[in-house]
Amino acid sequence: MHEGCTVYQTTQYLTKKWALLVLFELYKGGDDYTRRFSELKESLAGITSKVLSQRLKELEEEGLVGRRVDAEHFPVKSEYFLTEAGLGLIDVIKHLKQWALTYKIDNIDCGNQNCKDCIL
Amino acid sequence: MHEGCTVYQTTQYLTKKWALLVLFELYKGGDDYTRRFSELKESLAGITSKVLSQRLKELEEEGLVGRRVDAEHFPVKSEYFLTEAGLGLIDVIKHLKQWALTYKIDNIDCGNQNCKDCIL
DNA sequence: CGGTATCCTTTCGGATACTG
DNA sequence: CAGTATCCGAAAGGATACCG
Repeated sequence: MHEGCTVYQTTQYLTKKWALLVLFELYKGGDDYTRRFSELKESLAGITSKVLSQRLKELEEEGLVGRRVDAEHFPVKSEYFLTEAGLGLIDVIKHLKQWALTYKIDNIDCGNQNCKDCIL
Repeated sequence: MHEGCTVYQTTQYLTKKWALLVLFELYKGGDDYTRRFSELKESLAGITSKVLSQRLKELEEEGLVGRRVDAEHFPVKSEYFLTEAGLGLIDVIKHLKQWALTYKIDNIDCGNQNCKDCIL
């Protein structure tokens, strides 16, 4: 087993609380996979600013999420979006969904392979 | 997003410390994907009995790992092995490895798609 | 051999308050 | 609006000892 393997590291920050949900919330963000901080916070019922901020920072450092800030005006406007790598990871999780549909009979299948709501 | 979704739950116990390593150690266990408790403990340098025992119990409850016990003789002999579902999950993680090879340039690729050592 | 029990440290995340 | 700072409780994991 190689030291510091990327896959293992990936699983470590992806499985922190809210991380996957944040990713999927961006995925649901329309054609550009973009959401604002406040939108994410509203959609993810129960998440605190602190944790949302932490997760976004981690995901950004890992290259899964990008960030655009408009500091020209007030209030500041900042947008988060899925990068190509982040989008690629969504595909991996779709494989995981297929696995779950095969071996975990209690899983709910909405019938739509690309459903963005029940991919998780 | 469906409540209690299996994929999300899966990520929660798979990302506990040592869980993936235990799974891959079994995967490396030969044609029958079987290892004994003490073998696992030796291979996973640094893991404690307590944690190994916990992880195995969780993975067994989730149906990824099976267990055979021979309590007839002393000392007791117990074997753990990958179930079909567990093996299916290995495939999912191979997809994750491909993702990492594409987007994480610092990942080490030994060149063998099915390499059991550096899949992680 | 294959674990369990206990204690202890560290980490994580929730609550709340505050700021440019 | 988009965060940061501080404090606190819960949970996870490591160290060590013990048992059938």
